[in-house]
Amino acid sequence: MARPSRFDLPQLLDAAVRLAAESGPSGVTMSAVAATVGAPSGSLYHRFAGRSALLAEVWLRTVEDFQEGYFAALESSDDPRAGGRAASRHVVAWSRGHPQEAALLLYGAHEFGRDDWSEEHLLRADEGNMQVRAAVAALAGALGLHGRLALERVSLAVIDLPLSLVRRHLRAGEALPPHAEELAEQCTDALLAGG
Amino acid sequence: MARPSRFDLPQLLDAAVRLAAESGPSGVTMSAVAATVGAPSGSLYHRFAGRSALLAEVWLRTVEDFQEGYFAALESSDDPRAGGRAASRHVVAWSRGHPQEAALLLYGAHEFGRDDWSEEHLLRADEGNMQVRAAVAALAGALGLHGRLALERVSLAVIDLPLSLVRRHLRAGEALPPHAEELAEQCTDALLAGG
DNA sequence: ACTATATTAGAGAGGCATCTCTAGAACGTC
DNA sequence: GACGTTCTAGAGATGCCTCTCTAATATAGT
Repeated sequence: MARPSRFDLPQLLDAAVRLAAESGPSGVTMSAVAATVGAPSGSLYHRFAGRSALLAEVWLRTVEDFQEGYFAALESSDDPRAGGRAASRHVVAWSRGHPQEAALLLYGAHEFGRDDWSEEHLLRADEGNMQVRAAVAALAGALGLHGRLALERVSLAVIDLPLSLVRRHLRAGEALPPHAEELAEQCTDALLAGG
Repeated sequence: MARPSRFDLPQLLDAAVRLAAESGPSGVTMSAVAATVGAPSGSLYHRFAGRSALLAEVWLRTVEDFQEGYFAALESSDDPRAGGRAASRHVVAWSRGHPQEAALLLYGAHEFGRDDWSEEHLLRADEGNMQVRAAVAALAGALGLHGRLALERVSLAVIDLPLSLVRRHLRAGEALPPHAEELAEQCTDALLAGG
């Protein structure tokens, strides 16, 4: 009942990911995305309300793809400490498998124009954040750790630390070294060990 | 022998820092800096070769100010592990004392237009990086740790981990909690402990 | 006072990006 | 095969930013 689209949504978002990985969020302009896929700017504005909407979609699609595997890893074992290790390893392994998407994650929602997002997009983002917070809190509880300080330590161990490892290499323009997963797992374990 | 300047360099860089902390590096436009201090754009271009030069100066001044105290902390004790703890604590304490500059550090040289910097600015940046690398390598040696993996673990412990802690809070728009220094020190120590 | 010099002062050209608007093309359906 | 819908297509208005250029101005030294 309608004309078929030459430029579908995933294709446009893929182009945006590539641009973001290469030149950062500021490189993701409507013109640049259009030029990458060979579409006129009108087609882009037909699909996205504006640049903010495009940025939000790229960011959310990437984060949600990442988080899917992350949660699975975190809950992959009955031993909470093993779950923490698996989660840490997943951060590195996923980044190795998706270097462009990982480069994107190292920025933040803020740099993807979060302040200009629609209510809908903000809701989607919040939902993911809440899930992460809940999962980490559950992990801390299972480890017998309580209090704000302990919670923060667990967050560092299973989120920020492995992300730091990825950042260190990607920001330097290198690929992740072969031992990165091992290192992340060991460091996470060291942080989860001491109370 | 010359007309006195109404707008001196530190004043302009301070304005740039404020803008970067508020809206990121992309918010540091020549017009914005000029408007902040009330200067016409001509005065800015008299002092800086262009926007890249301004960005480089802000970034380098901030990094160098940070590193000064960082090195002092790292070498503050004969016990290398105590030095590592002090360095970690310094990252957090300095960030608490200089929240705007810290927000700036959480971006990276790349986002401050490093690709467009002059040879001079690149040299200044490299010098700082080499010093850090050397200091961390010395710390690893003093701890009896050798090899790439160990070196990377030490880097994570004394650089990336405390920076992650700062990032976690500043990105969320919060101030650093009172216990942040303690937490950073403990986590760094935990990572330096296991071989 | 005069000169040399460093700086302010600001208008304006040129470029790039966002977004709007109108026209037309392709497809399923009746 | 005509119709309605969805999309492509791209020209153009608007705005911001970088950077240049020229003129004016204030100070120190002679």
